[in-house]
Amino acid sequence: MKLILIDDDQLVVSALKMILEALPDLTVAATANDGSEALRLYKEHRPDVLLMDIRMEKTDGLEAAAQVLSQFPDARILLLTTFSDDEYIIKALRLGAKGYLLKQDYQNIAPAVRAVFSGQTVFGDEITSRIPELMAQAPSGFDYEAHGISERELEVIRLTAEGLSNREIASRLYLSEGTVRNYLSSILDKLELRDRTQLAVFYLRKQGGFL
Amino acid sequence: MKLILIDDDQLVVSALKMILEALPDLTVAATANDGSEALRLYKEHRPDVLLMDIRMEKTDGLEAAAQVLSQFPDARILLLTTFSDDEYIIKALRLGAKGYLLKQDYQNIAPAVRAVFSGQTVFGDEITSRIPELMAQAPSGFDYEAHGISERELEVIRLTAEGLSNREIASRLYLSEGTVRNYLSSILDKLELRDRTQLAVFYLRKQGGFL
DNA sequence: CAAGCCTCATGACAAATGTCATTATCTTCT
DNA sequence: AGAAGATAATGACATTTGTCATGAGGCTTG
Repeated sequence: MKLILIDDDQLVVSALKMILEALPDLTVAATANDGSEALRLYKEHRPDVLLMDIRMEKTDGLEAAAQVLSQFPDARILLLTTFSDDEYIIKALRLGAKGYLLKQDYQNIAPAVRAVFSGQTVFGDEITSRIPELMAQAPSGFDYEAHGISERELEVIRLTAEGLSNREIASRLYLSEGTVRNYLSSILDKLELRDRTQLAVFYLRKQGGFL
Repeated sequence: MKLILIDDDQLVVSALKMILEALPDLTVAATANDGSEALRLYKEHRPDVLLMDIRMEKTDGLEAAAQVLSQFPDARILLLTTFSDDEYIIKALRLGAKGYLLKQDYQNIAPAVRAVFSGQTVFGDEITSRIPELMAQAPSGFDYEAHGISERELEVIRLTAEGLSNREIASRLYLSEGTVRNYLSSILDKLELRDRTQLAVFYLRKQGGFL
């Protein structure tokens, strides 16, 4: 079973490599110290499992995982973390990472690698158990009212983030198209954005991208 | 502890009411048979916990929950389901529902209500355990190549979803602005979308809203 | 080699978008 | 009563965006 290891900390890489290569069925094909290497190495080695730290200096594990998955949707990626970084858990899940576990559990890493290889998804119990709270807290987070956004303006934002045109928004809210343009303009000004697309992106990111 | 019960099926409502009112500390303040009643009843009775079926004829439990939560963000809502409706689980989580469990577990309903009341979040084991797969299946899933989207086009999509203008995309990819416009036009045609904002929304929804 | 893609480019054009100035009504708070 | 703010509208304007026609060069595959 061919692996790639990526971790900021060369010590961790070495330690993991030693632990994993002690097992006859596991081979570490390559290692790196930053997520920016991930895609290149993946392309080159086509590993069975990619083991990667989630927090890294330049390109973090999530972004690297996104890059790899965009080209290899079936990539089996197991993300490691020192201590459960709440913010990352959900993103890792959504991304389609096949596993997420604590580095501390070093005795569990090899079994987890095998499980992921065989198609299973591995999320430590400490992690799955807190998903509900994390999910519930994540989506909110931006206080539009605090930024001087009025109720009506918020409606315009929501519809913009649905991909509607000014004309369509106007007709939905029974306004003139010009008025909608004015609202948009004022919103963009208040949120320091430049156009409706940036607004949609902004809103979806804050909201968590759904509904 | 004051409750409101909402379920499509009057039989279920009656049964639950009987079970719950048998307990001295629980009172069913009101019941209804459709989610459209939820907000009105909530306003009127201010229950400690709102128990609601997730699948209902007119207005489903999710939409009703969203309505209630938008006005009462601290509402404790426990959603019920007959059999784990995969698609609903994630939405319920994101919405901030405090609980989600199977009706079959009728012996667990009362304890769950008490747990939710005391501030806990209650998601049945069968549910939490499958969250990873659900999360992973939802976000990815769109095959751009199958829709005739080329590699270069995908890059344009990604940058568009960052909120960049044509000019900015052009400069990032070392292309002329016109070329970017052409790519955009072809992409919109292939994905049957109308403008860059719809494209950004589409992409973020498929990808899970980050990066 | 020819057909078919992907890449990249131009120019022209219509439509949508965002900005600005200005006006008006209504409510709320002081 | 007056100030402030939200709501709604208009017209004018420059810019951006999306479409279309057209063409060139490159790579791959039958």
